[in-house]
Amino acid sequence: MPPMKRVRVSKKAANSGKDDDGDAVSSAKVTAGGKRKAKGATKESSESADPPQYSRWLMKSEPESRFENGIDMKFGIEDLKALPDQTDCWDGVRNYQARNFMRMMKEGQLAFFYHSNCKEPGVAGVMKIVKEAYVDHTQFDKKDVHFDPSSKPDNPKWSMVDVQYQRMLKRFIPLSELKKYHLQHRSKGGPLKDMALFTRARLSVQPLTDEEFDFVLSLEDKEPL
DNA sequence: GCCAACGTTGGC
DNA sequence: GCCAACGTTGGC
Repeated sequence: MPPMKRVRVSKKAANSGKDDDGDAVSSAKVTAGGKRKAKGATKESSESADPPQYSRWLMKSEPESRFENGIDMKFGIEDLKALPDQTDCWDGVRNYQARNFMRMMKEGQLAFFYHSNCKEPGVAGVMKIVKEAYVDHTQFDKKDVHFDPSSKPDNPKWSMVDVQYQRMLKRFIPLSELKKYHLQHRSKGGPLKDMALFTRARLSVQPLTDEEFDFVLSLEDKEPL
């Protein structure tokens, strides 16, 4: 096997796909109808839709070794913390919804670093978005696990952001615990009742409402459920 | 390692 | 554009 040249293991992500652009929130609903807008432009009020404004995120990566084409996919929060500047690009996302969420991220926003596909899945720490979406170069690299032959340099499909380690949570918050809260909140109401981690389980990059984010953070100071 | 959930592909 | 087959994610 190729002696791993690189250092960056690709973080997570998902599959592959197609389409070229897809905006996540294309749900531009048509709201009020008919206003006859005179001349031309008969678009359905594309911009009037309420673009959900998220400012908190959850991003998944695998903290344990797993080989794909001879390449180790391991990239846990400790790996991010160990890098120069504790910063890295979140490459390798190959799912349109996840990509679209990354494109909505703004510099300075916070994201949970979630450990997936491992012994103990859950939220490990917090990171900050330090560079907004730009072209993911790994899509053009034939040697990369996430190479996408269908993506052309003059019209790249995939984006990534840069993230910087902020801190570990005071205690690791396991998925099993979040799930208990989720179920509880779903029946009696509470901040985690619609958390994407459970309603959109396979999404590797997902938005959190402020309430969800704050609630998860508040668990740091509580006893494990 | 199993497998459910779900996204993607491709025939028609 | 439907939908069955297929592939991937990721918990358990």
